[in-house]
Amino acid sequence: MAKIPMPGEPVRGSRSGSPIMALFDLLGRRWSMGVLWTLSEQGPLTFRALQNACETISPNVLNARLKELGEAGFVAHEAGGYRVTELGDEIYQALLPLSSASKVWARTLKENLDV
Amino acid sequence: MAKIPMPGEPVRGSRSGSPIMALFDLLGRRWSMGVLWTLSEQGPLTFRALQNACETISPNVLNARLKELGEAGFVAHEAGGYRVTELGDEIYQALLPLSSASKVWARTLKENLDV
DNA sequence: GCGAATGCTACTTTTTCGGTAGCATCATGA
DNA sequence: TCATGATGCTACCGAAAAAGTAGCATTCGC
Repeated sequence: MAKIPMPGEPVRGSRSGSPIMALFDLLGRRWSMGVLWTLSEQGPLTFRALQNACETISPNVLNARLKELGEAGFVAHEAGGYRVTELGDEIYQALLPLSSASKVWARTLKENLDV
Repeated sequence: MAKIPMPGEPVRGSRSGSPIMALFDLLGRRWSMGVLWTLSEQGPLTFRALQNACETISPNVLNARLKELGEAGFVAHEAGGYRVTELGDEIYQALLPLSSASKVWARTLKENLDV
């Protein structure tokens, strides 16, 4: 079983396991947010389809992330493929503002090059 | 120099470098969001103070993250210590909803244990 | 000039990730 | 019925990242 950070348990950034730090610990792994994002936008997807949608992820890592996200209750594997749960959608919704922020970032970088 | 993902460049999850995937690539590294979060809430902080606030981060990783976040334009090092920039604050604001979501997550996990 | 604080770097061990190959299972269908 | 293809992985190995600890060089305030 994948050992995943949980609120209330010691995690990176908080020995007392504050929820936000536990979430950062979980999402702050390679591909974690990318997988959740892709699955939210394009799911449900089969393992192979998800692997394809992520473009360059290796099956090992994809499997590891799916187990972790599954154990956290963010994704589920049913007939038809992997899908985000209601709770997973909650996280996805919370990630949406990052998308706008990322565009501000991209624009800022671009402007700095132009100047 | 730390090599960081940039929108427009190939990144994990997007060969064409979509901003959100570039941001996920950058923030999806251990401690990345934790450092930005801590600095936003408690900054400005000296290197040592930041290291302390993060509780268990090693100086190597802290230094690496600071360089990356600095190169991305999210944090700056001035007299008085490290601080988030205006752009960094933009990202921090976008992370705020994750805090509420993490609490929903914690509550859900707790309920499932009780049941 | 001395001690404390600051901002690291060096080094070693452990963990994680990347990249490729391939296997077991199941449904189709000629 | 026995290939054919899709699915969901696991195995293996080398490379990269992170953990954990020690300690050094440079201010800064006496």
